[in-house]
Amino acid sequence: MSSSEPGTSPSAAPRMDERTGAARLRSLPTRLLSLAATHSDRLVNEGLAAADARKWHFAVLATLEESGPASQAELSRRTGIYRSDLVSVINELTDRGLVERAPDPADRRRNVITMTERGRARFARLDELVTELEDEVLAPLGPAERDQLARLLARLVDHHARRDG
Amino acid sequence: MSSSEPGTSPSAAPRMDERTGAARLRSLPTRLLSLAATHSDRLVNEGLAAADARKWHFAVLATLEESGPASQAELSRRTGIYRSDLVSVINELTDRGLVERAPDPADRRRNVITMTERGRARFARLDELVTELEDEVLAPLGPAERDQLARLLARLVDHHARRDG
DNA sequence: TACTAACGTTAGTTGGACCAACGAAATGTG
DNA sequence: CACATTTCGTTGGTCCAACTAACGTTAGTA
Repeated sequence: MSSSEPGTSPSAAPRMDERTGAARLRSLPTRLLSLAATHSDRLVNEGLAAADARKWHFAVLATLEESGPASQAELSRRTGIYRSDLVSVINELTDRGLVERAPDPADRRRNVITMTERGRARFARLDELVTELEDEVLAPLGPAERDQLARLLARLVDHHARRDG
Repeated sequence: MSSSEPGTSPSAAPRMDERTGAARLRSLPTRLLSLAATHSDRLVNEGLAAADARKWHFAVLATLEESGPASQAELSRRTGIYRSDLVSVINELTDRGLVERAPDPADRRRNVITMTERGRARFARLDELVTELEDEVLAPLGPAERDQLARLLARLVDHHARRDG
């Protein structure tokens, strides 16, 4: 695949894996990944904060919207939020009247988290907001490129999620 | 591939921007970006830590290797490290005998940071290590896909770097 | 019964990104 | 020249996300 022979390429710019020094630094995928994520996170966090929300709020509401009521442990698994951090997230959501936390009669270790009507409406609004923020982050890319990026990233995430559980 | 026209594709999966609930959550580019960066950062940090190094060490050495001696302020600009954080990074590098910090006679506000012979050798080793780590992070992708990913990310970083300086 | 595992919770650590403000030194402006 | 502004290295913080440890409670299991 992709001629491993150097010198056969007539391109003006050096191949990425042949760069050295700071030029290599600037094109290092892991570095670009970090930088892009930093910018993206900032934009998303600021956007959500302006609407009195956080990333995790959206993640939890989205999961409840799709799968219905769930225990905190289950929400933790599906969203990737640590169960210790999830406590305060659920607190914030209940404070805003978006979800309800009730003990599970069938298993008294568990709490059942249920989305309220207000929570559903809220999620719809956040969903739109997130769409706008995604658009802002991905502004320089066309639709096909956005799909491609998402697919490549999903492959990476998938691969590494399997390895460390 | 990449027919930018919707509806022409016979794919079974829904288009990414038409998903709802948790399925959308799982395919959100900003989320994938965060997750991928988290995994990548962890791998790289652990790998470098095992060699008594850190990301910033590599960044500084790479910059010095390419452009020669520089002031801390200049290194800060080129690597993106905050100038306040750079202080301890330079300390760590001098402690290991990889760079030298000397006052600049031409501008007595500045320090001139110069790479030592040992620093050059060290950089060569770190360079190889980073190559291995990159390979581990990008394991699930082929060479062409890696290039594509790097290019897409570079476009994002470029775009957002201009906006906030 | 006793042991093990899961659950929610509290309290903590670690590390990265970032800001404020300082004295010293340089540069610009009148 | 004098004065204001800017730059530089440095100190000492803040804030937040990711992560860990441990505890009491409850459920399954041998």
